[in-house]
Amino acid sequence: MLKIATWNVNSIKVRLPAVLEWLGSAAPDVVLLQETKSLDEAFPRLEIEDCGYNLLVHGQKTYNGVAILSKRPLEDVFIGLPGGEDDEQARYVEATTGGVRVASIYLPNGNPVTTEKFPYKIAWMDRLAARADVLLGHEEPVVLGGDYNVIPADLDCYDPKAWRDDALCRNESRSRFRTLLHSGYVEAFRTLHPNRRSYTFWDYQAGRWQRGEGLRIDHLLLSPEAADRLDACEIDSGPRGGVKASDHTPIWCTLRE
DNA sequence: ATGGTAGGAAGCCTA
Repeated sequence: MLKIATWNVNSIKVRLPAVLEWLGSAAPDVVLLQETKSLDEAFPRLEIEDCGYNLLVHGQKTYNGVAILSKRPLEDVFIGLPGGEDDEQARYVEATTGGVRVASIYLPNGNPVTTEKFPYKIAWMDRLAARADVLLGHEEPVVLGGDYNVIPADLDCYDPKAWRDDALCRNESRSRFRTLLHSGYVEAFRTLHPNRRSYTFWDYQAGRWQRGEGLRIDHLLLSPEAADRLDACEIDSGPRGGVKASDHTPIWCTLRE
């Protein structure tokens, strides 16, 4: 079995103790990280390598930043999402490991929707769909995991009415998320748990974690060849309740070998 | 309740 997880850690520097603890207890084979907020030369490589992981990092100063951790070798590295030649934001990295093509995705938030941030998000989603189509053409197992900053349906939100016009809920965002599904990708969690209300993110503000008021915005999208092998998919809310917690918690799936 | 909290940067921006 191959266990693949994704986790928006909101600063790898601050979150390193929590990440190391979770690597030890959950023992994932592959981990996709987002919002590492670290220059590559400042990334705490040695501590993670000491846990038995190979490492691929793509970061920048202050914002964004993605990484892939794997117990297997990382091959055919691909950095950055095509189609944005002047795009400086570190939000996409891709590699092959354990026979699976994996991508760590930090999709733009897009708020406020009245600013240039929203069209940037939508254009980024169109670029992602184009790349996802290319990967489908290879007819290999692909897992596109990360913080999609999209609430796919009202079931995935504690208060859909309050969030209706937010960039995470807007139809422009949801329809493009569905485009990925229509093209052939399978969303692992909702496929295995059609009616379950679970979240991957709880805002630091207003006591959302304590109130159980969250959003499901971190997703694992599987190509048909990966979906054939899908065994399980669960959200591990444990890390969200820990000390110095990220506002996101890990979600993982297992693929049969 | 148009605030609230967290992180990184540097004296605000992003989420």
